[in-house]
Amino acid sequence: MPQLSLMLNPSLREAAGLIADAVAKHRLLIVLGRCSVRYTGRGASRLGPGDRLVIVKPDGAVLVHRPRGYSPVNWQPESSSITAEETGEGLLLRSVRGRPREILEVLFTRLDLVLAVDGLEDTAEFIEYLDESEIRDYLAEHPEEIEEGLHVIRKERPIGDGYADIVARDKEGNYVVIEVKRVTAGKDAVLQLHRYVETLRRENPGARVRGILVAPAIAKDARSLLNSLGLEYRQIDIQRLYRKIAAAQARTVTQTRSILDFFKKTKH
Amino acid sequence: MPQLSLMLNPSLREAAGLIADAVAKHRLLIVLGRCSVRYTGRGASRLGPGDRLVIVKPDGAVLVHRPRGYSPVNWQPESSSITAEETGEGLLLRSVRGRPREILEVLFTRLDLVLAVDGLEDTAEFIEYLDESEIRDYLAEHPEEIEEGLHVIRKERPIGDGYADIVARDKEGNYVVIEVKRVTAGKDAVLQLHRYVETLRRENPGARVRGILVAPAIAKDARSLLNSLGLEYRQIDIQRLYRKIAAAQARTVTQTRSILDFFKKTKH
DNA sequence: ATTTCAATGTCGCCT
DNA sequence: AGGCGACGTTGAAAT
Repeated sequence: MPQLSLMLNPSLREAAGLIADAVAKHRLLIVLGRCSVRYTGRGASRLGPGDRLVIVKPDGAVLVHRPRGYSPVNWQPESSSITAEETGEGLLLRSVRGRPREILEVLFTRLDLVLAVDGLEDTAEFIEYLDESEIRDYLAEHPEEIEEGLHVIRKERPIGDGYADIVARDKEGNYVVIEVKRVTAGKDAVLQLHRYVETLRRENPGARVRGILVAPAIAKDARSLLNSLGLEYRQIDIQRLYRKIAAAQARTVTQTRSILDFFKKTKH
Repeated sequence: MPQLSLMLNPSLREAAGLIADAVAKHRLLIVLGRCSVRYTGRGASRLGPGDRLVIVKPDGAVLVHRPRGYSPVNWQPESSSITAEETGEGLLLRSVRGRPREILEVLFTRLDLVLAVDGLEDTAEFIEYLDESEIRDYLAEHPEEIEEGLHVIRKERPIGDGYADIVARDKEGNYVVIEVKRVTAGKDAVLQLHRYVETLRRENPGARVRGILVAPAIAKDARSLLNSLGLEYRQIDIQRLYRKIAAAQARTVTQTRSILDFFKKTKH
């Protein structure tokens, strides 16, 4: 059970000790109050006074959240070293990151709530499904989903200084480079595929090398770029594919992360 | 001044009302407790029981933070619709996003702290410096930073299906395409520049077209790729450039966002 | 609404 | 530590 140290509407002076102690002892620190923020490092920013929620995690990550929006207005990643001290202008929380050198400063002028938490336990494994590697692996096992007669040579093949998702040969013996996307493909994906095709052509003079972009959709301009580069596009239905992947994994009983289990309609 | 409604170590039943009320009335809600998380939408994930910090913002953004790390383990962007209700298994916080259709569910089994906050005021403007457009604009005004004798024709020129940062002529009348990066340049940047150069060559048969990549650093493989494509690289010192930009803006008194002011050694 | 590109992107994997 | 590509990328600007 977590242990909480809580202060409501404390003065800056009253809370200074708790805040400094919390960051020094790597507790989770939550502060709600009025503050200004200043950041400098890879970029730089300033934010005038306002009511914000500031979180300092045990690993040194710092988040400054405004009342709206998904993303923090300012932040510091884990392993930044943090200090807190009272100054003439307010209570200054200062986070310094080594490499790259970055400094985040939060100056509090009013505190509504200060909370320090100890003894948090969170060891559960985070399980993600439906990422690109799952599609890629399934398509490598079932290349007929892309085209009849494909024979996979290998997947994640180093080509030049990148990796082609799948390299295969078609029924006529031509090389086929396959690039898989789980979201709408843009020009980036087309150029990536083009690069791999060109490299394979250089490595195999005389051989015909095809390039197939596999994605649920393709942007209009990306489509014309793809055409002009002589590449091909195969649309796939991600949802349909996932049902197949789930079924395939269900047959592999030893699978640790059973996707079928996830799709069960259990109430949590 | 914000108004706080706070409960410490409440039972699920005790807190259900406050939580449901807070999300319904678009208060800022902060919950610390033990929970499981389930997400499905573009992707899918599951997370078993653990102690976490859950934040629901007035605009419907939801964040689930584990004790470590900068990024939330699960989240929902603003404008998701949120409900909370007690079930047989625990207190279920449910957030639904419309397009794309995504559902985030947090099932609490123990509550350490529940806090609802009203009346937050945060109207300050967030001011950012040092983004790429500032460098590009400055270099377009001061091309001598790249090379003596450059004459800028235009910036952000549409080329093919992208935009060249700067197009200029050198003192010998050759076209020069300039690609600016504020971080280490990779292969992408090299290929992007190469495509613009190629396009300009096609548009101007017979003309010599140079390509210069301007960045604080370049990746090793990107460098050899650049060389093999006959392109050029100019290193720039971002920090030094920013001091110049600041000085230039200082002379423009009407500038709203004075970067010089930011660099002043004021204590916040 | 779609597409494109930058981002203090972050994160994980691999060399 | 550097390079590379995916990400539930997010976010903003332009079309």
